[in-house]
Amino acid sequence: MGSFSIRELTREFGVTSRTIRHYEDIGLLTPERRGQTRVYSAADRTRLKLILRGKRFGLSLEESRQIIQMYDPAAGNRAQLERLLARLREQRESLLARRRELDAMLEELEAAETACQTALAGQARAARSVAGTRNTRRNNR
Amino acid sequence: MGSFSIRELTREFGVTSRTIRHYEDIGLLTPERRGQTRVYSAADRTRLKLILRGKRFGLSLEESRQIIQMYDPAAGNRAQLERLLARLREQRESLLARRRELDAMLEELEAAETACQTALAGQARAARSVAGTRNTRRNNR
DNA sequence: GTTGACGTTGACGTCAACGTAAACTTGGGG
DNA sequence: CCCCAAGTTTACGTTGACGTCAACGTCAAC
Repeated sequence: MGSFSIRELTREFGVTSRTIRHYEDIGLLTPERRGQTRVYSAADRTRLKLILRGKRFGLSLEESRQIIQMYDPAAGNRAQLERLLARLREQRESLLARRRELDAMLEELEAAETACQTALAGQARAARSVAGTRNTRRNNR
Repeated sequence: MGSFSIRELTREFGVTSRTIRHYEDIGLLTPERRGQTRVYSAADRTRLKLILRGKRFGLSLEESRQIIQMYDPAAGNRAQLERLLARLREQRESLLARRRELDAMLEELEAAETACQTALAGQARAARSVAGTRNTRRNNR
């Protein structure tokens, strides 16, 4: 219940076992072994989730490694904690920047969408007036 | 003023000329030529910006190609417009999903941040009470 | 007229992130 | 007891996204 086979994880996250083993090869996951078969803990599962989410945001595996280490830290000494805190704030800033960009994209998409709709409406009018090939030009941007 | 050299674009966006030419190789950019040197229009510049922004979100160049085509379409016929509209909405949905994920990451980061801060505060207390190596265990997650 | 800075075209190299194939082991069901 | 599905290791292959290098054109400046 707190542990998973490799196959379970592949099914849950839609990745191949090769991928998961690859993450182990480069030290992103370190499952236990029962005999020689891998046994993944809930923490491993969480790590995997973080990695894959990172990928969806264009993070490299190395970048994800950084983030994972931040969640891990086994609370070291004061200096370590403060470095960690600083990195957390950096990460938050960069995430916020991404969020702003994402919102910009969303606005552009919506603009394109309404432009598209008005174009359709224009075509409808054109069709009613049986005008020939009228070039509804609306080139902003 | 409405046109740019390759070097200008590299400087503006912090990419190499190789990168820009690569985008041309795979048909993402199609600058004019003055003689044999490339001349980029404002539209080319916008495309490049879209591509690079896409990358920051983990889009492949092929995925960016899709998006670019949506901004381009020279407003075809009705059917084309409606397909475009549908794709725009899909894109918007996927962007919204990403936004939700991003917000989730932000929340987790902030949680980690406060956890980190309380850990620091705990260390401060421990230091005052001159207690030895007390293992401030706070393992949630 | 040569020196830079900038441009070009191939062509090959590299690096991350896996895919794929082969050959082997292992635990439980018929 | 034997099979087989799911696991393993080892090792080479592939793909995307460029980097790097050589060899050369062009043009303004000194």
